[in-house]
Amino acid sequence: MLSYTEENYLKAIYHLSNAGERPVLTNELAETMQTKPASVTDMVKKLSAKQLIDYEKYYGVKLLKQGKVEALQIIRKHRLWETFLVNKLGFTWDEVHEVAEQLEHIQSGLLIEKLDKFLEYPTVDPHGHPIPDPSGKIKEIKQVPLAEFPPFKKCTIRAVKDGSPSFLQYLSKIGIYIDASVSILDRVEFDGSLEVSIDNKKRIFISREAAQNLMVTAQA
Amino acid sequence: MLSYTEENYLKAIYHLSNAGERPVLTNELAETMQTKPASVTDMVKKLSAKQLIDYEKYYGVKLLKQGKVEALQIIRKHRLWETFLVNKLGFTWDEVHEVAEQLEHIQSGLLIEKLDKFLEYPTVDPHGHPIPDPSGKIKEIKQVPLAEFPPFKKCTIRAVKDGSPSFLQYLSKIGIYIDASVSILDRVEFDGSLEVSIDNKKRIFISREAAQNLMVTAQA
DNA sequence: TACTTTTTTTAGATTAGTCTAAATTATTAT
DNA sequence: ATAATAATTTAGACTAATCTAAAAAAAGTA
Repeated sequence: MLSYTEENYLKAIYHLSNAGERPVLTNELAETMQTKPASVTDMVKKLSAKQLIDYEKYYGVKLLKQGKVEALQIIRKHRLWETFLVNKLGFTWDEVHEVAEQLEHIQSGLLIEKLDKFLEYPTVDPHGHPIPDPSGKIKEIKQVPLAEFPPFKKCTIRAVKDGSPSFLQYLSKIGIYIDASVSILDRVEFDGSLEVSIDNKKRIFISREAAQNLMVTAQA
Repeated sequence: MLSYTEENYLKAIYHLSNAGERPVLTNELAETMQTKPASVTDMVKKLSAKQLIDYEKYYGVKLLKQGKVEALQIIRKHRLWETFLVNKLGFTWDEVHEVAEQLEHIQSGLLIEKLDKFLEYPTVDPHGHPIPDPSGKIKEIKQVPLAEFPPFKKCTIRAVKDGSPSFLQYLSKIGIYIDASVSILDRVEFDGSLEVSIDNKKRIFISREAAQNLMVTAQA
């Protein structure tokens, strides 16, 4: 069984590698793990010895099959718990991350099975991120940043990419939420900010950075 | 903030001391913590330095005010989670202990507040044990072991005292549950076993040990 | 290419929680 | 009251995860 820390490393490697596509460097891992590069080196050696990752000195690490499976289990648990916190306990979407970071490490297959059922088998979490199924399969829906969506066409907000609490609070304040219907009314040349309409009801301006962090799909 | 292990020690001390009444010896603590007496000595020194317990060499430990507060918070969380697992997720009462042992250590005041509300402020857990309120107050209802209850008078099953999974499974199998109405029909001289009627529907024999572990209150 | 800078690794130390073995204190029984 | 036994503590060591400082390798630049 994996330790709390080992689980967190695997999860971080999964995210940083973009689901296992590219190698992850010692320094970036140190950054996201809030630790020192020397500590990372020690840990990746351990995970490598456990056949969970492929580690080559000075090059970086990559998830091996089993490491990816473990990472996806943790992500599954994290996202199911976030869904529970919002849908059942009435947390807001900016409050759930820290608590889910703890809950994701609870060891009980039965618990996750029953939680999944209780939530009626959700496929996305409150931030629009897909929830891996029990076998670790993830249903990726192709989405594009709002910033790159054509103007005047209606789209649906599907997810936030890297949603920090303050960004999420800001979105709530301006009335943007998952499944909101949005269209771009104007694009400001100077800074790339956008004027958008939300649900055909209100018009607001959002920055280019914000629009890069909002993932959308076209409407039928 | 307390570590996982420190929390478990405080909880164990609380239970072994019978809510703080009597001192707890190193060996009993070692037994329930599944560890060695030498390790206990180290830990109680640490908890003593943190002013959570009063430790006197060769004599034992007692909870101090703050230690008791901490212990009751953990017990509150444990029992709320057990209630959640049974009432919302459909666990059986014999399946919840291990999982709740993990969940009780999640650090989030907001979570427990919201969980309590979601469960509609329960006062007892699935084993009939009282749930401390947010301030740590516990509402003790005076109960007596079924083994000591007078015959032919109706009583209500209120709690199991130290309910191991196998005992709980046994109770379910013979149809005994919290709030069941029971009366003693016969007491066997030889071994102290009892013939009892459950809900006026069925009659069964239970051992003296079992009857000692079932806490009841008289019916109006 | 050779020098400088950055990144990464190694070596050795630290902390929390645990252990074993030996020493000490308390309890029990004669 | 004293010897035997049981309980407890101390001393020293181990593991996991971390750290700092120094060494080594890779990358960038003149």
